[in-house]
Amino acid sequence: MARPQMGDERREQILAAFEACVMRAGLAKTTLTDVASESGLPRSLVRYHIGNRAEMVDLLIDRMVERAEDGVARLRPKGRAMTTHDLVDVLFTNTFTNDVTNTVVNELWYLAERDHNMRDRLRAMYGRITRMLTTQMEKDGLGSSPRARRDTAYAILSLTYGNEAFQFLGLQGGRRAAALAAARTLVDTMATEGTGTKTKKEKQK
Amino acid sequence: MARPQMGDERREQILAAFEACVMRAGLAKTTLTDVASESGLPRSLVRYHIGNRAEMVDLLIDRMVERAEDGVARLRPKGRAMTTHDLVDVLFTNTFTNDVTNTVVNELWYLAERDHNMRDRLRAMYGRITRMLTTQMEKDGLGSSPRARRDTAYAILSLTYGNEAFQFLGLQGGRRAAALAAARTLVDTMATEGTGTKTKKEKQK
DNA sequence: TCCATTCTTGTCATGAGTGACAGGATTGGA
DNA sequence: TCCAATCCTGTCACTCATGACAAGAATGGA
Repeated sequence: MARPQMGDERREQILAAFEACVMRAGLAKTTLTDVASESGLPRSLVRYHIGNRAEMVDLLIDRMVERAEDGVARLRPKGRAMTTHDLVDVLFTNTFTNDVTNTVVNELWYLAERDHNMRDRLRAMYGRITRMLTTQMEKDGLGSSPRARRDTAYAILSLTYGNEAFQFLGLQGGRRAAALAAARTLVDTMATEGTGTKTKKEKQK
Repeated sequence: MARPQMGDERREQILAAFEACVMRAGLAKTTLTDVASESGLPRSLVRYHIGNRAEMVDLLIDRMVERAEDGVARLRPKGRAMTTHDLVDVLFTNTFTNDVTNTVVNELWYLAERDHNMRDRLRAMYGRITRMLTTQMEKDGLGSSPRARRDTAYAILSLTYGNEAFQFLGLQGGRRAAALAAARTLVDTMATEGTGTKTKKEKQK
């Protein structure tokens, strides 16, 4: 053919700039012009490589989701055999700890408010974490039934998410340790109770 | 003077329209023109009564916060004397249950991402709920220390918030009961352990 | 009746963001 | 050397949201 293809590099460069803009001003307020000047490229070149704004946003979202899922997948390897407690620890200390990913996932949640598709993607992502938890619990012989395990996993995940939100708010300094301790309590409770489903079942008002 | 003042009613009318628009499209995407046509008023009239866009947004935020705080304050009266369990129940079933308030508080959280002031306001709001919880716990003789109570209250609040988020996502159907049960477990655990601070203290890595 | 105050309408200029496109530059291969 | 694919630049028209303002209508009191 002819001239070597710069497309991929350029797209990468542009997406990186886009991300930086989103970090600074949020997705909704980031314009093509912003991205252009952030990346040092003329706007028309951005348009040439990335398409229109909607396409650019789509590309960024793919990138965001991919990165978030990578973060989740990377939970597994930890050298030695893993216990449920380990997994919970990792969930609290590593998962939602990166500022960039956090900001970005926040944008995703915001989009999900009015976008079914985004909602599905988030649901899939958190569903995967839940499954990771229940699998580990079962491996450790915790919980009297799949349902009990799912319930606890759900509670732990809620705890993680809420904690991260409040952590960001800076509520009462650092209370991450408190949330982590609570999560462990939940795991331990599940370990000691025989048929823990009873209380939950009779509660179904 | 002269002509009777319509200002307050008009402002109310406009703010209601604004809110409706925000529910539909989000705060960032709602324009003065949108609000005008939603309220049936000409745009110039909206501007006359409400000022510029920034002022309109400020007014709406005041309204949002006020409403959310009202919701919190209304937790107290429940007829008979209240227990910690009652309070937790109410937190899960009433507080974050209204769609409008929810959407609106979500917008607030989104703003908080890049607005210190909004962050402060949210922190104050959730701080108030935390205090409500710890006070009730103390009244019920729960927990070995103020710190233990604060920790548990923080965990419960995180649980509530995370649960609400996932509830919205529709993760695995309704798991609210599971989160509620977990919150109760946390309260009960606090009730049975003597000096429950030990585990948390030695955990401070 | 007159008037000051308040409300209401319509219109304009401005700026930002976007999509589209014509035409030029670069580069590897035929 | 020529060609075709790819990359790059600059510019234009269009839409939309905003802020500003001039001019008119309503209304209760002096």
